[in-house]
Amino acid sequence: MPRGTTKRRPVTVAALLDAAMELFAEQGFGATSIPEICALAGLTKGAFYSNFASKDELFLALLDRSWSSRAAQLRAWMPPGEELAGVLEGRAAWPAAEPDRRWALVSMEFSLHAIRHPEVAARLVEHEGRVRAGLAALLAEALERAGRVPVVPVADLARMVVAVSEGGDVQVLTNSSGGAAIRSDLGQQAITALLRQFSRPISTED
Amino acid sequence: MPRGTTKRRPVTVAALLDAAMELFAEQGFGATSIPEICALAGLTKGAFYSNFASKDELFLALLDRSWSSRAAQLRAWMPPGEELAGVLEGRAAWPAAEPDRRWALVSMEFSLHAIRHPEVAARLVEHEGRVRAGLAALLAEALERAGRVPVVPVADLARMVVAVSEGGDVQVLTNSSGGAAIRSDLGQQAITALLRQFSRPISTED
DNA sequence: TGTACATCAGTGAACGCGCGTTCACTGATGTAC
DNA sequence: TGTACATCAGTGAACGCGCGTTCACTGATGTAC
Repeated sequence: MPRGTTKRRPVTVAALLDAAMELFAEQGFGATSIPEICALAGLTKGAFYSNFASKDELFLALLDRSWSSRAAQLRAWMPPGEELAGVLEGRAAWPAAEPDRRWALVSMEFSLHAIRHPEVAARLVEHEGRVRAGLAALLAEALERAGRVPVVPVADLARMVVAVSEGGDVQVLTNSSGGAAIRSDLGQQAITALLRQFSRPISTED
Repeated sequence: MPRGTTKRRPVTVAALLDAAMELFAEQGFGATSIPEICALAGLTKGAFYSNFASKDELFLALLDRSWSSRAAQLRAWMPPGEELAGVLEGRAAWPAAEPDRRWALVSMEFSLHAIRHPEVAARLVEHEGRVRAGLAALLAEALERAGRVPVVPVADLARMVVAVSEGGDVQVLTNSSGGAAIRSDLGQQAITALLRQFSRPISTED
């Protein structure tokens, strides 16, 4: 009873996900048709239905794949401990990071999708929870190495940082799209201010 | 040569805009078809084409209408001067404000649209500029009445406040959609922290 | 105010097209010996 | 390693449907006198 999975399948799936990523980013989830995805992937519509039951399912698969690589990005985005100390004391700036246009678009698109579809939202909430937990740990560790201690739960701090970060990305992307120059370090200044405001030097009473 | 505009037209337009607002919020711009809008408005497709050249044009008209009423909302959202002083000194909390789900959805939808279509983005950038200018004025005035003076341009402060606010709304909406309870005052705490961090009491050297 | 007429705004039928979905099929992949 | 066979993954034609758009039309709105 041979049940061997062929090696074509993962190649096909990857091609479909790549194409979908591109199209969802450039024209949106709702405005993208299944035939378009297949055409860009160089496959027929049958290949799509052989792998996914619907466009929604493809969307979820795409996010699962993308989410896997987010933890690494997050870690890269945080300045190392000593550097963070300098940032918090105003001696240095948060290292700049251009928002990843394509990911930002797809991710906003999925937030909207989740707000509209509660059954899907649960998955997003769970994922965001994990991301925030990771960020919270990084923040806690970074603050400690900077010789500070948080005065609110780091989970709350993580929420605020994510909010600033995402809200800031939207501004950067709309503005650069609209032709205006924008000081992209504002988000970093805001994050620095939040970390400073919601932590205190550990030395004073420890 | 009678060129009288009939009174039916504005009624029809309003019905179409109302229907579009509803549908764009609930299913997204790209996923909403023109016939759907017309059906919800109780009109035929011809009525649509008699008033708009395309779905994009309708979208712009819808935003123009919605934007008109945003200034008032903004003013209502800012606490009056004396109250703000209390907030900044930690004696009171920023008055709570539930995000307007429908507006938040349509507005995110339009940000995405603008990021993808630079020619449309210019209009959004201009509008956001006006909103931020208004907010900056409110912040300047409020800080002054709270006996404080900003240490960065109020325009930058306004940008940060908008970023926190919008990023926070996304979290509140996705989380409430996903069933999780969320402390919706986090955004307000963050804003308070930013205002405190980026201003100082006026008394010390003035 | 009332009637006759001109213009306008929305109707509804029509069109061609691309959508989502199904399915009999074929060539590629993997297994047995 | 080589051949025979079974299964699987993607093909491509087919379908009915709703889309976007056009247009001759009619009844509602507004004007002239």
